[in-house]
Amino acid sequence: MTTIRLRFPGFPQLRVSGVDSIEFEAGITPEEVLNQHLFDLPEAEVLAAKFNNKIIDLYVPLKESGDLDFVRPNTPEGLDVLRHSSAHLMAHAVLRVFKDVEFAIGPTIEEGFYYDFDLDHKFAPEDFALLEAEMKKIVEENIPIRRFEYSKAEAREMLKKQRAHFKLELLEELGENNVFSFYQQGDFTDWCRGPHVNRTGKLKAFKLLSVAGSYWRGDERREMLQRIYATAFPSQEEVDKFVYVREEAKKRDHRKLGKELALFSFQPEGPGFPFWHPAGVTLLKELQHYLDGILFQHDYQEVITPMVLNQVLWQKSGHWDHYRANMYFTKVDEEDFAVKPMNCPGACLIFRNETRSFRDLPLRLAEWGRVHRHEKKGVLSGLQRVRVFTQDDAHVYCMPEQIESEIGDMMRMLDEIYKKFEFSYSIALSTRPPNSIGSDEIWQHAEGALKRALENHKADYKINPGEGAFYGPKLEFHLKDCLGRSWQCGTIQVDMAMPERFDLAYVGSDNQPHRPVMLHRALLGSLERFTSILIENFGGAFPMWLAPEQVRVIPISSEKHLDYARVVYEKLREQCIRATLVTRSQSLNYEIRQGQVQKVSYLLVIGEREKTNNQVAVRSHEMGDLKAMSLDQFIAGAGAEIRSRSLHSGFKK
RNA sequence: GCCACCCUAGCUCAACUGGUAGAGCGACGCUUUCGUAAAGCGUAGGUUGUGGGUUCAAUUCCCAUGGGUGGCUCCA
Repeated sequence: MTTIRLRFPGFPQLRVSGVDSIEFEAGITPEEVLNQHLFDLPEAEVLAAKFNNKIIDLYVPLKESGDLDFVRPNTPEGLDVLRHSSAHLMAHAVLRVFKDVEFAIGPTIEEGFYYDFDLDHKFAPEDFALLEAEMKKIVEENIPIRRFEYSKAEAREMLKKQRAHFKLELLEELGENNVFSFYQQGDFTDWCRGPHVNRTGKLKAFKLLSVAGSYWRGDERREMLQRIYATAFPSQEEVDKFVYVREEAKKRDHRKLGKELALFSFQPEGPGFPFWHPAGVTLLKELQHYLDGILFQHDYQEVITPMVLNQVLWQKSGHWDHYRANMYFTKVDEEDFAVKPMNCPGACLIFRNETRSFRDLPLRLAEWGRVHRHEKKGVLSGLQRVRVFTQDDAHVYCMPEQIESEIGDMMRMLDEIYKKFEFSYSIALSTRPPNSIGSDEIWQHAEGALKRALENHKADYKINPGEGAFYGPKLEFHLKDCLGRSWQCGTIQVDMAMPERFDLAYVGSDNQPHRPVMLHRALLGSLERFTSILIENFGGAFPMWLAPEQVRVIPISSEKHLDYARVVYEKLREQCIRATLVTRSQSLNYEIRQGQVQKVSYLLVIGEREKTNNQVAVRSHEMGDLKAMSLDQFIAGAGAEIRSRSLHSGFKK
């Protein structure tokens, strides 16, 4: 009899009692080990095993010595196994309910899992209850799940028998020497890498969320499949909580709040073109003032370039060949013009307009650049994807040796701004796309510069291969919206192609012309998209410096106290505090509620006491009733809160 | 652009299997003059997104079209 020795790093108490490893018969499965009750861990609470740090199924025989651990539900690995198996469970239910279905892929994702199906029946949300009921039934049947491994030829036969032509396509792309594993639970068998739980009874809590179309292999020329998004957790309580959090998040949706707070609107007359209402414009302007200060400190100068420029320019810049599908065109005096989708060509014309010396570099030209891009109608989404938006754009012309320090400076600005709002962000490096301009050498150089800047900044990042702009690679800074969707906001791009196309040059210390490098950069990205994230993060209750209505003055009696209320109101306006005055007659409770619901930063209640003592009774949106204080005291505190651009009230409760 | 779904008053939503539209909030008017989350009464708002069709009859069924939502592709 061959034996193996297993160590259990997940159970330090064993070692405390002097046991380093335990001997077992070779071929024992993790499940059998568990059932020897060496640890206080029931098999029912284990989803999979971990052998030498590789997650495996519980019923896989162990043939050699090594480290054995167990995957429990409330761990990232456990959740992943649970959800992956739940995807199979859902597919199994679809097979039972709808019979004639072909399976594509069913991976886990950040918040759950999905499975792509090809079938004639069109899924409707009404089907969800049906499918969930079938899933529950399969769970109650507690069907064993088993893994089978085949050669490629055998696997091919299996898939042919299943008429799984999508999976067959994937199979043919793999080498002969791979292991082709199938997982079977009752009448459902799926080609899958695994691992999975060992029986369906371990899948306790799940919920189908939405149905969506998706192209096979993400290719718009291929078949459109039906995708069901769903989620699963170890317990029903966690599913309920997940659903609750999603419902709460929907209340913060910027499209809903934008309407409620009269920030902006969309009209059928201009799909994808936002209309900014007065309150929304206040938000935009405050953001711009804030950014202008930072730009000044970092030695940027501001330019404005025209909205419409002729076709010759766009041909020169490469947009005509690489971006035409997204552009709007017009004719002026029989000549073809385009509405700018980017600000860079205009900036290049400004650079080229004078002879530039190496002493002028880096030349940092900022522009609040309003750009129009023709987006496909299906992608439009509130302020997050629009057809006209304002970039806090800048183009920095510098010498090659200045690239890294310039990018470093940009990353510091970005940090400063995102921290100001307490946003956390993720970074991606997007590399050369298939359809691009410039030589290999230039691209390597540009990508290298971005990588070095990231490393200097000690930033975590992922690489998006082939996702760069047509003229250069880019860093993308992503923020998340209230529903967990990630949006690219800030971006930093290295461009060595555009300066060449525009034949840009500066005079070096050697009195010779040299080619500058051009850096494109936006910190907020687009004001529209950034504002949508702001709205959702603050749930519409903006910090005072951003709030469209900062103070509302409410006289208790519109007959007896309106005069003094008006004095208060006018003093606030003198200090450039955005105050309004309530002149109608409504109950105080009503006005307080309105003020809270409309998320006004401060409500000042004016009654008899305030009038006689030259005071105001202050209610903060954030903290509630702050009691009375002198008008001067309030003005001083409010002014300081606004000037410091604080996220929170400066008053003490 | 593709797949699915949705569209009723300014907003949020009702109206059983087709019988021809109703509430709350808001707005407006009158009464009330109030001490920290909704005072009372009344009035005006809709060719049910638009256009066609089926039917004695369409908000309801069918077709087309516009806009939106969730995704996919694409992107700040």
